[in-house]
Amino acid sequence: MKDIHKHSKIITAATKVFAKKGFFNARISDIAKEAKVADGTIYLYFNNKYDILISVFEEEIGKIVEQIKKSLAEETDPRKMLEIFATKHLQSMKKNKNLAEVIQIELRQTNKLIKDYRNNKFSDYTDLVEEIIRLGQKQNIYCLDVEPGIAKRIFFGALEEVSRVWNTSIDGHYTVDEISGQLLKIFLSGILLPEKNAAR
Amino acid sequence: MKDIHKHSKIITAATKVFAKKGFFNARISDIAKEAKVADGTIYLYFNNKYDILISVFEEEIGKIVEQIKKSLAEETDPRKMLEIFATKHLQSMKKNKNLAEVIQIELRQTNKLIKDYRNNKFSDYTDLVEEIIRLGQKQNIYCLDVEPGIAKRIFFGALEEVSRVWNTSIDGHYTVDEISGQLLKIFLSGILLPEKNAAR
DNA sequence: TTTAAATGAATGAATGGCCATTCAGTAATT
DNA sequence: AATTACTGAATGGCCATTCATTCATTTAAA
Repeated sequence: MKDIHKHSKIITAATKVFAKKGFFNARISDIAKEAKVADGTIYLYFNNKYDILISVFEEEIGKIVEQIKKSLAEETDPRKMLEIFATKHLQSMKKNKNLAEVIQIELRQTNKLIKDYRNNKFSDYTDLVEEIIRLGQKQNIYCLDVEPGIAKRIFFGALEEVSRVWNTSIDGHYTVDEISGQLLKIFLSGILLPEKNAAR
Repeated sequence: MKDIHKHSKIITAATKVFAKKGFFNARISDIAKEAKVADGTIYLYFNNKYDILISVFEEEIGKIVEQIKKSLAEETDPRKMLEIFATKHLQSMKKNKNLAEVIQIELRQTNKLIKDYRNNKFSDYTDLVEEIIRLGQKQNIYCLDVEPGIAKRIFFGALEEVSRVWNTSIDGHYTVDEISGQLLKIFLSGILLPEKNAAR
């Protein structure tokens, strides 16, 4: 029953409540009840409601980012790197659905509303994709007419949207490998039949 | 100065205020001020605050969807169809940045919070992509190993994320054609150099 | 044609409910 | 006994919504 223990209990509870009701509809008392502490206790660990949300981002996203960065560090083939990125990201999102929901729905809001809050860990994270693409271009594996800044958005936007199947869809039965396979297939080779490919 | 006029003035004002502050931070009085009407007037045209947001979705998104459907109706080549879809969508988002912001940030929230509200127009809209892909597969232009349901998400997720450059990015200087060109290039032919393509 | 009544739109101040935050008091730990 | 951690009821501010009143326009009567 020490500081850190209660802190992370509140973080977990908050993630769950934010995921379920959204930040603005979440009551401090909901979070307190979920974490099995008194309302006031929350204010011993956080300054205010926003601070809880920011902490969810900083701490929970941070874990994922670190883990993926570590996996990437061991690989040099840009094709494999994108595969690792996609697979690990999807795994994380499937494993922690509450966090996924909060990232997908609340992070954008917050980035907009709190202009002076930039989740740098998250930006760094998405920027990884851009770096991988530049690397692949240098190695003459990826086309030079691909703009890495746009391609990053395409890859990451696609990744986020497909990861939503587990939170929103009726047909959330896809596996991580199926989805990441489809994403990589399309991102790397496109959807045209090979013989049609010369056209572009 | 009749009914419909004031109704749409409020819709436009609300879109602007929601885009700027987000739904939950938007005050009815903000919207009233922006629309140059009294607070109470808003309740002559809408039942409550949520009703305003829902109306924004229904009416404004509806216009875009109709317009794009119309453009698509004149085309039969699935490659061209995706091009039209992407280009028109990006054009709309670039033209009406407030609406874009509201769609990208508030629509998901609302879909989650109001379980019994499904923006069917919007689902129909994204489903168009799925249909186009199936069509292309039937015509032997698109690979059969692409899962249309996932591919739809990939395409649409990418499209939404790239369209955000105009709202969020410092480098929002890209043109619609540049971005849609990159998206189609990647989605159709992938990012691998042609000679590497056999690998997959 | 003028004047008066009726209708309906618009207003904005007042209400009431909600909930983040506080803090005086209680319990646990040293 | 003193310090630290926790509690949860009470406070105060905010804001969606209401509604008594005003204003504008139309209709009817004189």
